[in-house]
Amino acid sequence: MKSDKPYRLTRQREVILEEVRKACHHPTADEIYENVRKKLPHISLGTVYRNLDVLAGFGLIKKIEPDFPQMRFDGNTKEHYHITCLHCGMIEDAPIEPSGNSLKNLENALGNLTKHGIFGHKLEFIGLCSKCREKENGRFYKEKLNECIDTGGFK
Amino acid sequence: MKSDKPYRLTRQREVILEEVRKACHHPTADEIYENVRKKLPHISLGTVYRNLDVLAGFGLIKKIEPDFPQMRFDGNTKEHYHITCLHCGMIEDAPIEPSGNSLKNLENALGNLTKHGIFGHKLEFIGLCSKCREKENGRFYKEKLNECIDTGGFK
DNA sequence: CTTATTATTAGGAATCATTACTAATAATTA
DNA sequence: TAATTATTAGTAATGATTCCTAATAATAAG
Repeated sequence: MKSDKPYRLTRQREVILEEVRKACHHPTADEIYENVRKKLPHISLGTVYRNLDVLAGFGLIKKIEPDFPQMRFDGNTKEHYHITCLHCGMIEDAPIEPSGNSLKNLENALGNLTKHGIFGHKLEFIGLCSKCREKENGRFYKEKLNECIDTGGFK
Repeated sequence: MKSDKPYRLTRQREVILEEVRKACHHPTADEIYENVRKKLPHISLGTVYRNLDVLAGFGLIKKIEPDFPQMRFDGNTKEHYHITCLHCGMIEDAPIEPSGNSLKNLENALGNLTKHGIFGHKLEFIGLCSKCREKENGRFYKEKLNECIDTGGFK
């Protein structure tokens, strides 16, 4: 992002990175803001947003754009997939090895078939977390189902 | 969504559906609005949004939430994957058969491993379209790379 | 066909996440 | 220690989407 400009390690930047890394639930900018405020009460939300961008630009954290209108962030920069709860928006890591499947082959195939320069893929599993499952007992499930895209085959 | 309420076929609803189905480039709500206005000059943007929701609820179209802050819509409701251009946001269909891979097995595996009710997945290929590729010749490529999540292995 | 019912509309206001702006601050450099 | 300038706090602006309300029009009932 700004890999060529000088970079200063500020207390704010430090604490934000720490906070994203510590959180294991893929927090929103808002949640990060609230947590960081406990240590730096005068930090502004804009600073949080700006630094999340900067940190992502340096590859120290990752942005997640789930099927929800709010961005989330991930302190775990290793390759892994997510499971999104369609009801509450909660994101969990999928306990599956990315290297175990053949998606890289698909990438190569696509690179040859299209004129795109393909350099990655994003795989998101869609479902209901256990909590929402209990609450909803199937109603929401059916209603939301139709809206989803790219869900390669419902059960 | 509102599958139990009565449903009226209005001219607006009709034209919007037609327009989404006709478009093969996964248009935004805004683009759909502009196109529909050629036939119904007095339609309001709110009506477009509401009907896109309703139509998606009935499974007549699909919503796409790409790695961009603007929603897109798809008149093709058959299972298929997309390629997103990280620079201009354009979305194209991936010329790959969803049934040809083992992702459903992964879904089943995850359903057993977690307490989630998993009923689908979303697979998005990330890259640069040919146009943006020419313009950027690698610069943007490297800058944006770090921000991406779930890209199972860069080349 | 006419009237009654009510889902839907147009238009505009409100919301919500995110970004942009600016003077003041503080991390680095000289 | 002073000079430079990236970064900050605070706030205003933006942009996509949703909400609200009286008016309209699609269906149902008589």
